[in-house]
Amino acid sequence: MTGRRIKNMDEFAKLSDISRPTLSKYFNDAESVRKSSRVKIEAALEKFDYRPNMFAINQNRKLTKTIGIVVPYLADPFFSEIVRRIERRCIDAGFWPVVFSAHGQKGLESNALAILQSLRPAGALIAPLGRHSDFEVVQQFTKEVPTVVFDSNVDVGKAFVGSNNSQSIGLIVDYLCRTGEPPCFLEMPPVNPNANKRRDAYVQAMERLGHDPQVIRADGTGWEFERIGLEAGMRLITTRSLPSETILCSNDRLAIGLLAAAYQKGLRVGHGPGCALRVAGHDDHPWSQFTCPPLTTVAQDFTAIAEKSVETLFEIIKNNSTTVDRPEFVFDGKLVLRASA
Amino acid sequence: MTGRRIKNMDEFAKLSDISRPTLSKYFNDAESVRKSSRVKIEAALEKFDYRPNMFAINQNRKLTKTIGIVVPYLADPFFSEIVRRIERRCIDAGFWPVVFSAHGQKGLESNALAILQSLRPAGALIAPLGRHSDFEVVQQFTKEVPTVVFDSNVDVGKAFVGSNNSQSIGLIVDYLCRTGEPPCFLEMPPVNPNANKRRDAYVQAMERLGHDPQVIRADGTGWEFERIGLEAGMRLITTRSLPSETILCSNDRLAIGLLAAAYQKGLRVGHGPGCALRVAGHDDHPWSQFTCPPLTTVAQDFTAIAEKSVETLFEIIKNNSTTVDRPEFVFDGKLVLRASA
DNA sequence: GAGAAATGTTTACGCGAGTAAAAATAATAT
DNA sequence: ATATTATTTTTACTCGCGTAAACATTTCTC
Repeated sequence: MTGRRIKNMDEFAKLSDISRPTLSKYFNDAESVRKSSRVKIEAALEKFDYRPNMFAINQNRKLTKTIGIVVPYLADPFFSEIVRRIERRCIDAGFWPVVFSAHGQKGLESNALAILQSLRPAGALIAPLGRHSDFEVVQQFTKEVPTVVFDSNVDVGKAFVGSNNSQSIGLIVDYLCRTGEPPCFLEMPPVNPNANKRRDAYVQAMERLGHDPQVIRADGTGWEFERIGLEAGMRLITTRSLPSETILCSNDRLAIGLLAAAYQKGLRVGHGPGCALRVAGHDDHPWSQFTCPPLTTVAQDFTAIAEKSVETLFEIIKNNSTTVDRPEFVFDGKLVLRASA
Repeated sequence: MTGRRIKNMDEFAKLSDISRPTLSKYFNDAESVRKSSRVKIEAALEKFDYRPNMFAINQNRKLTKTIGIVVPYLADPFFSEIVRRIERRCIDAGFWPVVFSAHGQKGLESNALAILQSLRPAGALIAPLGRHSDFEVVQQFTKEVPTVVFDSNVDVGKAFVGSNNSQSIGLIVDYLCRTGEPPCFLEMPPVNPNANKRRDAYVQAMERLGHDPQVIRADGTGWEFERIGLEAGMRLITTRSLPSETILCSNDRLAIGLLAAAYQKGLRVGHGPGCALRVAGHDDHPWSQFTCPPLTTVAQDFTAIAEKSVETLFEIIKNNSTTVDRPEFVFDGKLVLRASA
């Protein structure tokens, strides 16, 4: 390609010998122009390296090709993995994903939504902070922008996609009860609806199986779950106040902290003989296979959640609605048996 | 505020009784208008909730307020943490950070740079993939956009900010040699310049101390360092081919994998009596304090790297250059002693 | 090969703001 | 109060592209 930089579409139109409106159509949807034009345009693109100005494009299009993705905490591997998948799908569909992280803070979430809104996105995929969201702001946003809510089922938006907490918790509670002492439940701080849903699911599952539910609340705030788990673990082990030698944590990050506490206290974790504790998690975080011992957990179906979210959003964008009123899609978890329980 | 949505600045100008050019100035820099105007505008903003259209703004401004951030792998906690800090600083300075992740793939990196360039950013902060980058593309990008390179010192851009690998590796090698058997070095796949720099630093440090350097190459490709570390560890332990009972890993994620391998093989890791291995890492990843045992490592100064990068970029944007020709700022690491070595 | 259907070109206007220049007004100094 | 300076208002043009309408050309169908 030549060094020559092309300023705008008019210039490129002259050089490629194609009219500007046709070029405009091409860039909007390459299939919408005749094949002979397409090859001409693509040949010219090879030669001149022009790309349309994003801002000018989006200023005029009634529907932008921008898709906003807002997550509460991008440093959480759960979200970085799910975002990765979502981004991929958006790009493949010719959209332009823009990612925002609230970094666990209400103010930043509101800010992200405001910036996002000024981008006039075609739609948005958001996992709200939950309890710490500025509900008004989120609701206002979803009124203006077609939105699919995922992971954290706050009652806004046009659809929800997430995990079937009651199924997945039921699954692991059942497993733990079959193979040893019924578990107590180490609950994360209730940052979002999942926290309560999982606890309730635990209680129900235990009662269904005729056991006494034992919920321990790990105190602490924010999203540093490993630290919270570690501190709770140290405290519980030191004061010998664990109601069961089997502990189900409401997420893997908490479990990772708990495993660290057990290790530091010299307690062997696992399901074999000679083990003092069994620890299980929930989510199957990318790191859970590398813990010591590897963590038994319930896998959330990242891929399914990501794909269904994107698919649903595309449908909403296309038809300007879903067939049902705010459908909720939840995916079952799968038991992942490793050494920890 | 009233429900009424304001379409554009003209409309807002009428409602707030301030001329449009003055409003334009205000949104560009609130301090640039007279105080009396400012309070009037801000009162109107309270009342009407208007925000300028991002696309229209950026179309004409010679310098956008957009800052591009490109990292090789956002799911790596090192990058998510550093990005978090960079974003914060940009927002505080009135810029709009846009984050892209290459997800470890050359094609996606090139794509991200292309999209970013079409955003006409005021500047960019990029951590190139390194060996897997399309060097041509990256170089071309940095010619058009004022760029600070961080973490991975690929020879492009107007400045580099990163860690002083030779100091930090020297530090930990020294510590390990003082306190036990001199370490061998478990090297990560050479995805970027840091890989080789750290290995060379290790060799130098060992030679300086009069020991025989022993480098083990963990094979594997991509960014799944934990898995690579785990597999290398299993192999090395099973075949008893570890040249030293002390192992320095070229990063923490590799070390996390190695710790998992040691655990699974029943080898006790730590610096106390009764331990079969000592393991140390490099970076002080957010997870390193929760490993079993907690990981001894060298902390990279995330905050300093993030701040210096941003600061340098702002200087470049402002003066259109730095005082020196492509300065390189490197920060010393700090020894973090935990239980693993 | 004629007529219909599909696609392309020409022309012209709009989007929402940045920005420059001249005129008008306000704030400050003398 | 007058002169001086700092802002603001008015007016008008620009940016790069979407898009609509009228017309011209190509491609397809029988």
